[in-house]
Amino acid sequence: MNKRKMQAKQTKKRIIDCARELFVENGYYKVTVEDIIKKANSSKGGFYTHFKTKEELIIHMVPMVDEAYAEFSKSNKEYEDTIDKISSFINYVFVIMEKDIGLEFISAIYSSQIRDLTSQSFLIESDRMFYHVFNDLIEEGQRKGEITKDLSVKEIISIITTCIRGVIYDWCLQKGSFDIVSYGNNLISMMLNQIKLQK
Amino acid sequence: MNKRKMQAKQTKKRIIDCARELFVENGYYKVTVEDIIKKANSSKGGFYTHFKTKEELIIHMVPMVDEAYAEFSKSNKEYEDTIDKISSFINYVFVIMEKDIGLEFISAIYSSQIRDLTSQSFLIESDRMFYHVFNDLIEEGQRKGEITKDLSVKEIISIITTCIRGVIYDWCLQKGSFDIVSYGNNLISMMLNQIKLQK
DNA sequence: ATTTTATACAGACCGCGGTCTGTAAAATAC
DNA sequence: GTATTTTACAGACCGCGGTCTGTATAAAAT
Repeated sequence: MNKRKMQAKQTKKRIIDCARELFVENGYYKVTVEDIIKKANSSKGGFYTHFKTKEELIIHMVPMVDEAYAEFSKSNKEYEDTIDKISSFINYVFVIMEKDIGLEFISAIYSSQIRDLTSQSFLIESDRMFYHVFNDLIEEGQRKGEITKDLSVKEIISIITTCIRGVIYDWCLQKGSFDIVSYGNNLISMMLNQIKLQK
Repeated sequence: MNKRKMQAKQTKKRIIDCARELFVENGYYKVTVEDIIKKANSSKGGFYTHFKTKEELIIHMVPMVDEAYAEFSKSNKEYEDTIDKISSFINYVFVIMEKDIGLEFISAIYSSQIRDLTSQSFLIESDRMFYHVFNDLIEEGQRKGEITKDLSVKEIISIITTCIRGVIYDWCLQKGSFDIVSYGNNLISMMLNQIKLQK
């Protein structure tokens, strides 16, 4: 990596860091791109070489989530039963939403992801880790005869993610007025009942 | 109603009608407020006395949905079983989404509803008819012993609406690349299995 | 070493959503 | 009938997200 690219990388990092501080302090929509570049000693040109839109910045606000998922799934040995493992993982997802990301960021993310037909759907992409974790768990469950084989792994994953997104969307819609963790766990456990096999 | 208010009402209607035409023709985000007021022979001032934001216009694009719901629920006599009635109603909701409202409008609506913490949540309000229909059906189901009493009517309604919104949100996220009607029906029927009682 | 090309960035500029101020005419007060 | 208040609307204006053009300097080519 040469001098040019190193400096560019630093600038990008500086912008992200400054943006994070400002967002946390004032909220996403109150912070302007102007504010960010001023704080980061950059310019419009600089900003838009690194980011296509202001919204793209949000993605970089939550870079650790994937790692957190991976980490958690590795250490998710508390339960023997696969369904319990899945529940525990999903519980963790909701906890992250509430504690680490927070209502405002999630709202901004979920809103921007569907704004129009051209909006980049990083949510789908970023679900890769998500998918991996689920994929492994569900395959395991089917192998051990704890999860129905009437549905394919893919089908089960998409049903679960749809429900999770439904819970998160509702949480945003109601402005966080209910406990996402307990509500989410309840709803998901009902869904999981439908794919669970009795031993 | 006096002359003043009649004219105001006409202006508002003219704006809504022109907006609808332009939206259908070019898509919500390509149409500017300027375009709308020009076509409607109005002005910025006129527009913003009738609507708080451009997004508020979207609400008026789908004014018939509530009526359609009410209408449908009245004539929803095809099935004896309450669960079947509920399924049939929810199927109808998805059909309306796909056929009458369409992906782009729904995306814009769902996006705008959670943009920030101040955004007006007409989705919740407009669910009133929705709630009424469900309320009656679920009460009926519990009375007839077809639906569990382990959960309150309110709890059941919120679970179902969360799932419906999850399906719709996912449909927007995937840019309509799956059949919302059949996918939605499947997912909802799984959920309904959990509240159904065997006779 | 010199020329050519590429790129990170600066900053003027634009378009559009939304605000603010002014005004004509209708409604109301007297 | 005259004076006062209200309001639907007009249109100039503003702020912010995003684009476009220009430039200095590093990298590549010769």
